[in-house]
Amino acid sequence: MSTHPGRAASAAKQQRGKSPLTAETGPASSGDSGGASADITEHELKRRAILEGAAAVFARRGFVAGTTKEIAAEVGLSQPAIYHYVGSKSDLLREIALQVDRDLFAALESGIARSTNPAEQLRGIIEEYTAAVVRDRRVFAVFWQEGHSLPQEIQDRIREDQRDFITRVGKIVARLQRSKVLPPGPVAVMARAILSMPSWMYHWYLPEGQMTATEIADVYCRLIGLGERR
Amino acid sequence: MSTHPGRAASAAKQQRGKSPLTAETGPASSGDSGGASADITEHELKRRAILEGAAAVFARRGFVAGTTKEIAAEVGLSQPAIYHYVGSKSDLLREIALQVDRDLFAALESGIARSTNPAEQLRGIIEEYTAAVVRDRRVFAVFWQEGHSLPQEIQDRIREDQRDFITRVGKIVARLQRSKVLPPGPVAVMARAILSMPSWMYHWYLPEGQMTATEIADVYCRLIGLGERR
DNA sequence: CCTACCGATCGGTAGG
DNA sequence: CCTACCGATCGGTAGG
Repeated sequence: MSTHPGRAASAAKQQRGKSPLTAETGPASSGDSGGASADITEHELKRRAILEGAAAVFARRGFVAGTTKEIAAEVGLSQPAIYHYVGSKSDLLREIALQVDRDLFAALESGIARSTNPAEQLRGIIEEYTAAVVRDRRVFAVFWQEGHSLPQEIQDRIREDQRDFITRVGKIVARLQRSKVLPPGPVAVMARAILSMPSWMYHWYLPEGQMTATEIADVYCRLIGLGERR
Repeated sequence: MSTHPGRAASAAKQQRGKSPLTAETGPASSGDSGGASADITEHELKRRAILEGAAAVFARRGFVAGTTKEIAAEVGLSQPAIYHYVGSKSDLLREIALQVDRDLFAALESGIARSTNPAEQLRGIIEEYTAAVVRDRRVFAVFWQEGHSLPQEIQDRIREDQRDFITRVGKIVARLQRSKVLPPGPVAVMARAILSMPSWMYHWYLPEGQMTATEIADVYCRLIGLGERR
């Protein structure tokens, strides 16, 4: 059923408050290593900068309209030069999407791990998820907007992971319904409704905003009757 | 401040439960028809069919990747033929976006008009908005996903209209806070949180779904403590 | 990591 | 409303 527990767990450990693209990209850095410099870190750093630049360009203009030339300019390279660091334009999107996918599960696991009390778990998930979106708004925007430009295989995998995500949140929702903290209703719809609040933020949140992620998450929690409401 | 009351009001009258792009869906598949007909309706019907096809293609592949050839195929025309009905590919997106913009305000006005009681007004907005998204899922998807492909002028106008939308819902939220139906907190964030539930639906709602728009909207309302909850 | 450049795609027009 | 086709853009490679 679930293909990601391993991925999610390791992601949760690796990235504590870091951008999903600057953490650890995995054993992908092997392969070419053509130049004289034997320092793999140098190459890997540039690679991450390119991924960041790609996220910025794709967020601004979309995957198809965003050109490799723009991405290269974002990091001070010529357009053909980025092919020394990544295999193709499509790879850039794929890596961004898979990193967000892992980051979502990291938020889920981390939120659940806070407590055994379902109300505190749901609050934890909402807070961690909100923090993740605030931290990497552009990357999440690319993830949610450019899905149809991904290879079908990756689309399928992400879709399946999303289902798992909803299922797991749904189980917590069901417990909260039994204890009358949440009203009755189909758990899948209710889980999606709750998660849509942080998800939707990439449409409106601005980094210059005055509120912190925690404060915003608290509004979401009170709205659904979690915590010391009224 | 608000540039749309007129547009919204007329849109509310025109479309009662119909797709914003096809006020008339009748015998659109009329085949060819000889060139003799001087009937402007014939031309307009084809034009609407092209807009529907464009929405389908853009929803599936995005604005830039979706080609005019695909759109033409969707309605059984050759690629150059669609330029007899629309000025440019960009026009297709512009018309789709402006129609959704109007439809959003129609839902707002229609929901508010249901009552003078703010709780009923908010429920009305949620129900109308949910119904609109369910009715035209693909068109809303294009609206929210392909915004960056719109001409800057249109982007600005939509952004302003969105602000108005939030402001108006925020006023109802504020009244509900005063009467303790909703918890305290920044009205703009709370309004966005509430609206994100129907907005987000274009990511997950499937037309084969078992629930009606009204039932889903009811889940949203109960979740935020509206109605006969508990 | 750069300059040159190829191959393919695609929006839009010509001209009937 | 079609066949042909132009002009421009862009991803990726060659070859240093």
